[in-house]
Amino acid sequence: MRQSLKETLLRHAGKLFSQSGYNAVSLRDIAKAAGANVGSLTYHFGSKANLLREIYELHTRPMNARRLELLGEARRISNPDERLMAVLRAYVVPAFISSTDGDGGGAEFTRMRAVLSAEGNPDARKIIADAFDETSRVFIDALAECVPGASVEGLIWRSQFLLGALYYALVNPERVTRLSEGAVDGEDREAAVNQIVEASYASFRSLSTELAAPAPLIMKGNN
Amino acid sequence: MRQSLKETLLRHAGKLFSQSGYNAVSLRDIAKAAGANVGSLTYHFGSKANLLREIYELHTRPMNARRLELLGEARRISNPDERLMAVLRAYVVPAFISSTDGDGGGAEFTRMRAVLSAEGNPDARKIIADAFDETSRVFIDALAECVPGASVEGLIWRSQFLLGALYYALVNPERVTRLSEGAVDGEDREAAVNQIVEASYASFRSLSTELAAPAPLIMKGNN
DNA sequence: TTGTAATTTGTACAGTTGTACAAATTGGGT
DNA sequence: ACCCAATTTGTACAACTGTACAAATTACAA
Repeated sequence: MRQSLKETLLRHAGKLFSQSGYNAVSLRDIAKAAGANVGSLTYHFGSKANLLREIYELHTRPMNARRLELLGEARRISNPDERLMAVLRAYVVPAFISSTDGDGGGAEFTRMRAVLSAEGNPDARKIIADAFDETSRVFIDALAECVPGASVEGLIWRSQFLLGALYYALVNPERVTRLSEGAVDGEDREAAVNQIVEASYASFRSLSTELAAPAPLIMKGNN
Repeated sequence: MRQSLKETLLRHAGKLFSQSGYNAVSLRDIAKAAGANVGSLTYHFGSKANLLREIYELHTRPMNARRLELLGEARRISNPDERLMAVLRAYVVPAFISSTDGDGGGAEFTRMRAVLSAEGNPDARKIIADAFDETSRVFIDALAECVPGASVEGLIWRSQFLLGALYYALVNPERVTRLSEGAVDGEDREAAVNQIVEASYASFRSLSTELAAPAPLIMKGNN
Protein backbone atom coordinates (compact mmCIF):
# COMPACT_ATOMS: atom_id res chain seq x y z
CA MET A 1 0.00 0.00 0.00
CA ARG A 2 1.59 3.19 -1.12
CA GLN A 3 -0.90 5.71 0.15
CA SER A 4 -4.15 5.20 1.99
CA LEU A 5 -7.31 6.58 0.48
CA LYS A 6 -7.75 8.79 3.50
CA GLU A 7 -4.42 10.47 2.85
CA THR A 8 -5.28 10.90 -0.82
CA LEU A 9 -8.57 12.51 0.10
CA LEU A 10 -6.87 14.86 2.55
CA ARG A 11 -4.34 15.86 -0.05
CA HIS A 12 -6.88 16.62 -2.75
CA ALA A 13 -9.26 18.35 -0.36
CA GLY A 14 -6.47 20.62 0.87
CA LYS A 15 -5.50 21.47 -2.67
CA LEU A 16 -9.04 22.30 -3.74
CA PHE A 17 -9.80 24.30 -0.59
CA SER A 18 -6.65 26.34 -1.08
CA GLN A 19 -7.70 27.09 -4.64
CA SER A 20 -11.37 27.92 -4.26
CA GLY A 21 -12.15 28.14 -0.58
CA TYR A 22 -14.38 26.03 1.59
CA ASN A 23 -17.85 26.92 0.36
CA ALA A 24 -17.19 26.62 -3.33
CA VAL A 25 -15.72 23.12 -3.14
CA SER A 26 -18.24 20.31 -2.83
CA LEU A 27 -17.55 16.87 -1.44
CA ARG A 28 -18.22 15.53 -4.91
CA ASP A 29 -15.50 17.77 -6.33
CA ILE A 30 -13.07 16.33 -3.82
CA ALA A 31 -14.17 12.76 -4.44
CA LYS A 32 -13.86 13.18 -8.17
CA ALA A 33 -10.38 14.71 -7.88
CA ALA A 34 -9.27 11.85 -5.67
CA GLY A 35 -10.90 9.25 -7.90
CA ALA A 36 -13.06 8.04 -5.05
CA ASN A 37 -16.70 7.92 -4.03
CA VAL A 38 -18.58 10.59 -2.10
CA GLY A 39 -19.41 8.09 0.60
CA SER A 40 -15.74 7.55 1.39
CA LEU A 41 -15.56 11.13 2.60
CA THR A 42 -18.39 10.78 5.09
CA TYR A 43 -16.92 7.44 6.13
CA HIS A 44 -13.46 8.79 6.92
CA PHE A 45 -14.37 12.25 8.11
CA GLY A 46 -18.01 12.20 9.12
CA SER A 47 -18.67 15.72 7.90
CA LYS A 48 -17.22 18.39 5.66
CA ALA A 49 -16.33 20.53 8.66
CA ASN A 50 -14.43 17.65 10.20
CA LEU A 51 -12.53 17.08 6.97
CA LEU A 52 -11.35 20.66 7.14
CA ARG A 53 -10.39 20.18 10.77
CA GLU A 54 -8.21 17.19 9.91
CA ILE A 55 -6.45 19.10 7.14
CA TYR A 56 -5.84 21.89 9.58
CA GLU A 57 -4.46 19.64 12.28
CA LEU A 58 -2.25 17.82 9.81
CA HIS A 59 -0.34 20.95 8.83
CA THR A 60 -0.52 23.37 11.72
CA ARG A 61 1.64 21.51 14.20
CA PRO A 62 4.61 20.73 11.92
CA MET A 63 4.63 24.24 10.51
CA ASN A 64 4.68 25.90 13.90
CA ALA A 65 7.26 23.40 15.14
CA ARG A 66 9.52 24.40 12.28
CA ARG A 67 8.92 28.06 13.05
CA LEU A 68 9.88 27.63 16.68
CA GLU A 69 12.93 25.63 15.69
CA LEU A 70 14.15 28.45 13.44
CA LEU A 71 13.21 30.98 16.09
CA GLY A 72 15.45 29.16 18.55
CA GLU A 73 18.35 29.54 16.14
CA ALA A 74 17.55 33.18 15.52
CA ARG A 75 17.50 33.98 19.23
CA ARG A 76 21.17 33.07 19.51
CA ILE A 77 22.14 36.01 17.30
CA SER A 78 23.37 38.87 19.47
CA ASN A 79 23.17 41.78 17.04
CA PRO A 80 19.56 43.03 17.32
CA ASP A 81 19.23 43.96 13.65
CA GLU A 82 20.51 40.65 12.37
CA ARG A 83 18.37 38.89 14.93
CA LEU A 84 15.27 40.82 13.83
CA MET A 85 15.87 39.69 10.27
CA ALA A 86 16.34 36.07 11.35
CA VAL A 87 13.22 36.10 13.52
CA LEU A 88 11.17 37.37 10.60
CA ARG A 89 12.58 34.68 8.34
CA ALA A 90 11.75 32.07 10.97
CA TYR A 91 8.13 33.16 10.84
CA VAL A 92 7.79 33.56 7.11
CA VAL A 93 9.82 30.75 5.57
CA PRO A 94 7.87 27.78 7.01
CA ALA A 95 4.66 29.36 5.79
CA PHE A 96 5.98 29.58 2.25
CA ILE A 97 8.16 26.58 1.71
CA SER A 98 7.41 22.95 2.55
CA SER A 99 10.09 21.91 5.02
CA THR A 100 11.34 18.75 3.32
CA ASP A 101 8.59 16.84 1.61
CA GLY A 102 4.89 17.54 1.17
CA ASP A 103 4.48 17.19 4.91
CA GLY A 104 3.97 20.30 7.00
CA GLY A 105 2.25 23.30 5.57
CA GLY A 106 4.06 25.20 2.93
CA ALA A 107 2.50 27.68 0.57
CA GLU A 108 -0.58 25.62 -0.18
CA PHE A 109 -1.66 25.34 3.43
CA THR A 110 -0.93 29.00 4.10
CA ARG A 111 -2.96 29.94 1.07
CA MET A 112 -5.81 27.82 2.38
CA ARG A 113 -5.66 29.62 5.72
CA ALA A 114 -5.73 32.95 3.91
CA VAL A 115 -8.79 32.00 1.90
CA LEU A 116 -10.57 30.56 4.91
CA SER A 117 -9.97 33.62 7.05
CA ALA A 118 -11.45 35.79 4.33
CA GLU A 119 -14.49 33.60 3.76
CA GLY A 120 -15.44 33.83 7.40
CA ASN A 121 -17.28 30.53 7.17
CA PRO A 122 -18.69 29.53 10.58
CA ASP A 123 -17.23 26.00 10.37
CA ALA A 124 -13.81 27.34 9.46
CA ARG A 125 -14.01 30.06 12.07
CA LYS A 126 -14.55 27.54 14.82
CA ILE A 127 -11.75 25.29 13.59
CA ILE A 128 -9.29 28.18 13.38
CA ALA A 129 -10.25 29.32 16.86
CA ASP A 130 -9.82 25.81 18.25
CA ALA A 131 -6.44 25.35 16.57
CA PHE A 132 -5.14 28.64 17.93
CA ASP A 133 -1.76 28.36 19.54
CA GLU A 134 0.73 30.61 21.21
CA THR A 135 3.21 30.69 18.34
CA SER A 136 2.22 34.16 17.15
CA ARG A 137 2.53 35.58 20.63
CA VAL A 138 5.95 33.98 21.08
CA PHE A 139 7.07 35.65 17.88
CA ILE A 140 5.78 39.03 18.92
CA ASP A 141 7.74 38.74 22.14
CA ALA A 142 10.84 37.81 20.18
CA LEU A 143 10.29 40.76 17.85
CA ALA A 144 9.84 43.10 20.80
CA GLU A 145 13.27 42.12 22.06
CA CYS A 146 14.79 43.07 18.71
CA VAL A 147 13.13 46.50 18.69
CA PRO A 148 13.80 48.22 22.00
CA GLY A 149 11.28 50.85 22.93
CA ALA A 150 8.57 49.75 20.53
CA SER A 151 4.96 50.23 21.59
CA VAL A 152 2.68 47.21 21.97
CA GLU A 153 0.29 48.82 19.51
CA GLY A 154 2.99 49.16 16.88
CA LEU A 155 4.20 45.60 17.33
CA ILE A 156 0.75 44.07 17.17
CA TRP A 157 -0.36 46.00 14.11
CA ARG A 158 2.86 45.34 12.23
CA SER A 159 2.59 41.65 12.92
CA GLN A 160 -0.95 41.84 11.59
CA PHE A 161 0.31 43.54 8.44
CA LEU A 162 3.04 40.95 8.08
CA LEU A 163 0.46 38.18 8.04
CA GLY A 164 -1.73 40.15 5.65
CA ALA A 165 1.19 40.63 3.28
CA LEU A 166 2.05 36.94 3.54
CA TYR A 167 -1.48 35.91 2.75
CA TYR A 168 -2.04 38.31 -0.09
CA ALA A 169 1.25 37.39 -1.75
CA LEU A 170 -0.07 33.83 -1.98
CA VAL A 171 -3.68 34.70 -2.77
CA ASN A 172 -3.09 37.12 -5.60
CA PRO A 173 0.36 36.68 -7.12
CA GLU A 174 -0.93 37.55 -10.61
CA ARG A 175 -1.42 41.12 -9.46
CA VAL A 176 2.34 41.51 -9.03
CA THR A 177 3.00 40.23 -12.51
CA ARG A 178 0.26 42.30 -14.06
CA LEU A 179 1.09 45.51 -12.19
CA SER A 180 4.72 45.31 -13.26
CA GLU A 181 3.73 44.39 -16.81
CA GLY A 182 5.63 41.15 -16.51
CA ALA A 183 8.80 42.68 -15.12
CA VAL A 184 8.32 41.02 -11.73
CA ASP A 185 7.17 37.42 -11.31
CA GLY A 186 4.55 37.14 -8.57
CA GLU A 187 4.87 33.37 -8.51
CA ASP A 188 8.53 33.48 -7.54
CA ARG A 189 8.17 32.46 -3.91
CA GLU A 190 11.79 32.80 -2.98
CA ALA A 191 11.70 36.42 -4.10
CA ALA A 192 8.40 36.92 -2.28
CA VAL A 193 9.84 35.63 0.98
CA ASN A 194 12.85 37.93 0.70
CA GLN A 195 10.69 40.92 -0.12
CA ILE A 196 8.30 40.27 2.74
CA VAL A 197 11.14 39.84 5.18
CA GLU A 198 12.92 42.99 4.01
CA ALA A 199 9.76 45.07 3.98
CA SER A 200 8.65 44.01 7.45
CA TYR A 201 12.21 44.34 8.70
CA ALA A 202 12.05 48.01 7.79
CA SER A 203 8.58 48.46 9.25
CA PHE A 204 9.48 46.83 12.58
CA ARG A 205 12.81 48.54 12.85
CA SER A 206 11.19 51.94 12.47
CA LEU A 207 9.42 51.29 15.77
CA SER A 208 12.68 51.37 17.68
CA THR A 209 13.38 54.41 19.78
CA GLU A 210 17.09 53.75 19.38
CA LEU A 211 17.54 54.26 15.67
CA ALA A 212 21.30 54.32 15.38
CA ALA A 213 22.56 53.21 12.01
CA PRO A 214 20.21 53.67 9.07
CA ALA A 215 18.93 50.11 8.78
CA PRO A 216 21.72 47.97 7.36
CA LEU A 217 20.00 45.56 5.00
CA ILE A 218 21.44 42.09 4.64
CA MET A 219 20.95 41.26 1.02
CA LYS A 220 20.48 37.70 -0.07
CA GLY A 221 21.51 37.98 -3.70
CA ASN A 222 18.33 38.65 -5.56
CA ASN A 223 17.98 42.32 -6.03
CA MET B 1 -39.89 57.94 -3.02
CA ARG B 2 -37.10 57.86 -0.49
CA GLN B 3 -34.99 55.07 -1.88
CA SER B 4 -35.62 52.82 -4.83
CA LEU B 5 -35.80 49.10 -4.28
CA LYS B 6 -32.85 48.65 -6.57
CA GLU B 7 -30.70 50.83 -4.35
CA THR B 8 -31.88 48.99 -1.27
CA LEU B 9 -31.01 45.68 -2.87
CA LEU B 10 -27.55 46.92 -3.85
CA ARG B 11 -26.93 48.16 -0.35
CA HIS B 12 -27.93 44.95 1.35
CA ALA B 13 -26.14 42.78 -1.19
CA GLY B 14 -22.92 44.70 -0.70
CA LYS B 15 -23.19 44.39 3.03
CA LEU B 16 -23.81 40.64 2.93
CA PHE B 17 -21.08 40.00 0.35
CA SER B 18 -18.57 41.94 2.45
CA GLN B 19 -19.50 39.84 5.46
CA SER B 20 -19.61 36.34 4.02
CA GLY B 21 -18.29 36.50 0.49
CA TYR B 22 -19.97 35.82 -2.80
CA ASN B 23 -20.56 32.09 -2.70
CA ALA B 24 -21.99 31.86 0.78
CA VAL B 25 -24.65 34.52 0.23
CA SER B 26 -27.73 33.41 -1.68
CA LEU B 27 -30.09 35.66 -3.57
CA ARG B 28 -32.74 34.67 -1.06
CA ASP B 29 -30.53 35.91 1.78
CA ILE B 30 -30.24 39.26 0.04
CA ALA B 31 -33.94 39.44 -0.73
CA LYS B 32 -34.83 38.63 2.85
CA ALA B 33 -32.42 41.24 4.24
CA ALA B 34 -33.89 43.86 1.91
CA GLY B 35 -37.45 42.81 2.67
CA ALA B 36 -38.08 42.02 -0.98
CA ASN B 37 -38.77 39.09 -3.24
CA VAL B 38 -36.22 36.90 -4.98
CA GLY B 39 -37.69 37.76 -8.33
CA SER B 40 -36.90 41.44 -7.87
CA LEU B 41 -33.23 40.56 -7.96
CA THR B 42 -33.39 38.80 -11.29
CA TYR B 43 -35.60 41.60 -12.57
CA HIS B 44 -33.18 44.40 -11.67
CA PHE B 45 -29.89 42.60 -12.19
CA GLY B 46 -30.53 39.61 -14.41
CA SER B 47 -28.02 37.40 -12.65
CA LYS B 48 -26.07 37.15 -9.43
CA ALA B 49 -22.83 37.87 -11.25
CA ASN B 50 -24.30 41.03 -12.69
CA LEU B 51 -25.49 42.13 -9.28
CA LEU B 52 -21.91 41.90 -8.06
CA ARG B 53 -20.76 43.83 -11.10
CA GLU B 54 -23.15 46.68 -10.32
CA ILE B 55 -21.99 46.87 -6.72
CA TYR B 56 -18.44 46.97 -7.95
CA GLU B 57 -19.08 49.72 -10.46
CA LEU B 58 -21.02 51.74 -7.92
CA HIS B 59 -18.08 52.02 -5.55
CA THR B 60 -14.90 51.69 -7.59
CA ARG B 61 -15.10 54.93 -9.51
CA PRO B 62 -15.83 57.31 -6.58
CA MET B 63 -13.20 55.67 -4.43
CA ASN B 64 -10.48 55.96 -7.04
CA ALA B 65 -11.56 59.49 -7.84
CA ARG B 66 -11.11 60.42 -4.20
CA ARG B 67 -7.73 58.71 -4.18
CA LEU B 68 -6.52 60.64 -7.21
CA GLU B 69 -7.84 63.88 -5.73
CA LEU B 70 -5.83 63.33 -2.56
CA LEU B 71 -2.86 62.21 -4.63
CA GLY B 72 -2.96 65.52 -6.48
CA GLU B 73 -2.74 67.36 -3.19
CA ALA B 74 0.07 65.11 -2.01
CA ARG B 75 2.10 65.71 -5.14
CA ARG B 76 2.40 69.39 -4.31
CA ILE B 77 4.50 68.60 -1.24
CA SER B 78 8.14 69.19 -2.02
CA ASN B 79 9.81 67.32 0.83
CA PRO B 80 10.07 63.71 -0.40
CA ASP B 81 9.48 62.14 3.01
CA GLU B 82 6.42 64.19 3.79
CA ARG B 83 5.19 63.57 0.28
CA LEU B 84 5.67 59.83 0.64
CA MET B 85 3.54 59.89 3.76
CA ALA B 86 0.84 61.92 2.04
CA VAL B 87 0.80 59.67 -1.02
CA LEU B 88 0.32 56.64 1.18
CA ARG B 89 -2.53 58.33 3.03
CA ALA B 90 -4.13 59.22 -0.28
CA TYR B 91 -4.18 55.56 -1.19
CA VAL B 92 -5.26 54.15 2.15
CA VAL B 93 -7.77 56.63 3.55
CA PRO B 94 -10.43 56.38 0.80
CA ALA B 95 -10.32 52.60 1.14
CA PHE B 96 -11.05 52.81 4.86
CA ILE B 97 -13.33 55.74 5.34
CA SER B 98 -16.47 56.65 3.40
CA SER B 99 -15.81 60.06 1.89
CA THR B 100 -18.93 61.91 3.04
CA ASP B 101 -22.03 59.79 3.02
CA GLY B 102 -22.58 56.11 2.32
CA ASP B 103 -21.61 56.73 -1.28
CA GLY B 104 -18.25 55.64 -2.55
CA GLY B 105 -16.46 52.66 -1.12
CA GLY B 106 -15.21 52.89 2.38
CA ALA B 107 -14.30 50.00 4.61
CA GLU B 108 -17.25 47.83 3.65
CA PHE B 109 -16.49 47.88 -0.05
CA THR B 110 -12.78 47.32 0.55
CA ARG B 111 -13.60 44.39 2.79
CA MET B 112 -15.77 42.97 0.04
CA ARG B 113 -12.93 43.26 -2.43
CA ALA B 114 -10.62 41.50 0.00
CA VAL B 115 -13.03 38.62 0.49
CA LEU B 116 -13.71 38.34 -3.22
CA SER B 117 -10.05 38.25 -4.16
CA ALA B 118 -9.50 35.45 -1.66
CA GLU B 119 -12.47 33.41 -2.82
CA GLY B 120 -11.19 33.36 -6.37
CA ASN B 121 -14.72 32.91 -7.68
CA PRO B 122 -14.76 32.87 -11.50
CA ASP B 123 -17.58 35.45 -11.70
CA ALA B 124 -15.79 37.78 -9.31
CA ARG B 125 -12.46 37.24 -11.02
CA LYS B 126 -13.86 38.40 -14.32
CA ILE B 127 -15.56 41.43 -12.81
CA ILE B 128 -12.41 42.49 -10.98
CA ALA B 129 -10.38 42.07 -14.16
CA ASP B 130 -12.90 44.12 -16.17
CA ALA B 131 -13.02 46.88 -13.56
CA PHE B 132 -9.26 47.16 -13.43
CA ASP B 133 -8.02 50.69 -13.77
CA GLU B 134 -4.73 52.49 -13.81
CA THR B 135 -5.00 53.95 -10.33
CA SER B 136 -2.61 51.48 -8.75
CA ARG B 137 -0.01 52.10 -11.40
CA VAL B 138 -0.34 55.86 -10.98
CA PHE B 139 0.28 55.43 -7.27
CA ILE B 140 3.33 53.28 -7.83
CA ASP B 141 4.76 55.96 -10.07
CA ALA B 142 4.07 58.57 -7.43
CA LEU B 143 5.70 56.41 -4.78
CA ALA B 144 8.73 55.88 -7.01
CA GLU B 145 9.25 59.62 -7.15
CA CYS B 146 9.30 59.77 -3.35
CA VAL B 147 11.89 57.02 -3.06
CA PRO B 148 14.79 57.80 -5.37
CA GLY B 149 16.82 54.80 -6.45
CA ALA B 150 14.23 52.19 -5.55
CA SER B 151 14.06 49.06 -7.67
CA VAL B 152 10.89 48.24 -9.59
CA GLU B 153 10.79 44.88 -7.85
CA GLY B 154 10.88 46.49 -4.43
CA LEU B 155 8.20 49.04 -5.29
CA ILE B 156 5.83 46.48 -6.76
CA TRP B 157 6.15 44.01 -3.93
CA ARG B 158 5.74 46.65 -1.25
CA SER B 159 2.63 47.97 -2.91
CA GLN B 160 1.36 44.39 -2.93
CA PHE B 161 2.09 44.08 0.78
CA LEU B 162 0.39 47.39 1.43
CA LEU B 163 -2.80 46.12 -0.15
CA GLY B 164 -2.49 42.82 1.70
CA ALA B 165 -2.12 44.65 5.00
CA LEU B 166 -5.08 46.86 4.15
CA TYR B 167 -7.25 43.90 3.32
CA TYR B 168 -6.29 41.79 6.28
CA ALA B 169 -6.81 44.65 8.72
CA LEU B 170 -10.42 44.74 7.57
CA VAL B 171 -10.91 41.01 7.19
CA ASN B 172 -9.60 39.90 10.55
CA PRO B 173 -9.62 42.75 13.06
CA GLU B 174 -10.44 40.38 15.94
CA ARG B 175 -6.96 38.93 15.64
CA VAL B 176 -5.44 42.25 16.69
CA THR B 177 -7.66 42.43 19.74
CA ARG B 178 -7.10 38.80 20.67
CA LEU B 179 -3.34 38.85 20.08
CA SER B 180 -2.91 41.90 22.28
CA GLU B 181 -5.27 40.45 24.89
CA GLY B 182 -7.54 43.44 24.49
CA ALA B 183 -4.82 46.05 24.77
CA VAL B 184 -5.22 47.09 21.12
CA ASP B 185 -8.59 47.50 19.43
CA GLY B 186 -8.56 45.96 15.97
CA GLU B 187 -11.83 47.65 15.08
CA ASP B 188 -10.39 51.13 15.54
CA ARG B 189 -10.11 52.12 11.91
CA GLU B 190 -8.47 55.45 12.47
CA ALA B 191 -5.68 53.74 14.34
CA ALA B 192 -5.48 51.07 11.66
CA VAL B 193 -5.06 53.67 8.92
CA ASN B 194 -2.30 55.42 10.83
CA GLN B 195 -0.51 52.17 11.54
CA ILE B 196 -0.71 51.00 7.95
CA VAL B 197 0.56 54.32 6.66
CA GLU B 198 3.43 54.43 9.14
CA ALA B 199 4.42 50.83 8.57
CA SER B 200 4.42 51.12 4.79
CA TYR B 201 6.13 54.48 5.02
CA ALA B 202 9.03 52.73 6.70
CA SER B 203 9.02 49.84 4.26
CA PHE B 204 9.00 52.08 1.18
CA ARG B 205 11.52 54.47 2.57
CA SER B 206 13.99 51.68 3.19
CA LEU B 207 14.12 51.18 -0.58
CA SER B 208 15.76 54.53 -1.09
CA THR B 209 19.43 54.57 -1.96
CA GLU B 210 19.71 58.01 -0.41
CA LEU B 211 18.91 57.30 3.22
CA ALA B 212 19.85 60.57 4.82
CA ALA B 213 17.96 61.29 8.02
CA PRO B 214 16.63 58.32 10.00
CA ALA B 215 13.00 58.41 8.91
CA PRO B 216 11.27 61.35 10.61
CA LEU B 217 7.85 60.07 11.55
CA ILE B 218 4.98 62.51 11.47
CA MET B 219 2.77 61.57 14.37
CA LYS B 220 -0.93 62.19 14.17
CA GLY B 221 -1.79 62.15 17.83
CA ASN B 222 -2.83 58.63 18.60
CA ASN B 223 0.11 56.67 19.80
C1' DT C 1 -10.40 -21.50 3.27
C1' DT C 2 -13.43 -19.27 6.24
C1' DG C 3 -15.24 -15.63 9.03
C1' DT C 4 -15.28 -11.00 10.52
C1' DA C 5 -14.27 -6.35 10.54
C1' DA C 6 -12.81 -2.46 7.72
C1' DT C 7 -13.45 -0.17 3.77
C1' DT C 8 -15.61 1.31 -0.53
C1' DT C 9 -19.58 1.85 -3.48
C1' DG C 10 -24.11 3.21 -4.95
C1' DT C 11 -28.13 5.39 -4.15
C1' DA C 12 -31.58 7.95 -1.85
C1' DC C 13 -33.09 11.93 0.75
C1' DA C 14 -34.44 16.58 2.10
C1' DG C 15 -32.88 21.12 1.55
C1' DT C 16 -30.93 24.90 -1.13
C1' DT C 17 -29.23 27.05 -5.18
C1' DG C 18 -29.75 30.44 -9.48
C1' DT C 19 -32.89 31.32 -12.88
C1' DA C 20 -37.25 31.74 -15.59
C1' DC C 21 -41.78 33.35 -16.15
C1' DA C 22 -46.87 34.02 -15.58
C1' DA C 23 -49.76 36.61 -12.61
C1' DA C 24 -50.67 40.44 -9.69
C1' DT C 25 -49.77 45.06 -8.42
C1' DT C 26 -48.35 49.68 -8.91
C1' DG C 27 -47.25 54.32 -11.12
C1' DG C 28 -48.10 58.17 -13.93
C1' DG C 29 -49.65 60.35 -18.11
C1' DT C 30 -53.97 61.34 -20.90
C1' DA D 1 -61.76 57.06 -15.60
C1' DC D 2 -58.68 54.70 -18.59
C1' DC D 3 -54.46 52.59 -20.40
C1' DC D 4 -49.88 51.01 -20.81
C1' DA D 5 -45.58 50.22 -19.00
C1' DA D 6 -42.72 49.38 -15.03
C1' DT D 7 -42.32 46.92 -11.18
C1' DT D 8 -43.15 43.37 -7.72
C1' DT D 9 -44.80 38.85 -6.39
C1' DG D 10 -45.35 33.97 -6.35
C1' DT D 11 -44.18 29.74 -7.98
C1' DA D 12 -41.94 26.25 -10.61
C1' DC D 13 -37.79 24.01 -12.26
C1' DA D 14 -33.53 21.46 -12.83
C1' DA D 15 -29.18 21.21 -10.78
C1' DC D 16 -26.54 20.70 -6.88
C1' DT D 17 -25.61 20.45 -1.80
C1' DG D 18 -24.21 17.56 2.70
C1' DT D 19 -25.47 13.56 4.83
C1' DA D 20 -27.25 8.80 5.74
C1' DC D 21 -27.19 4.03 4.97
C1' DA D 22 -27.70 -0.60 2.83
C1' DA D 23 -25.11 -3.40 -0.25
C1' DA D 24 -20.85 -4.82 -2.29
C1' DT D 25 -16.06 -5.38 -1.92
C1' DT D 26 -11.69 -5.84 0.24
C1' DA D 27 -8.28 -7.01 3.81
C1' DC D 28 -6.56 -9.97 7.13
C1' DA D 29 -6.37 -13.06 11.23
C1' DA D 30 -7.55 -17.93 12.55
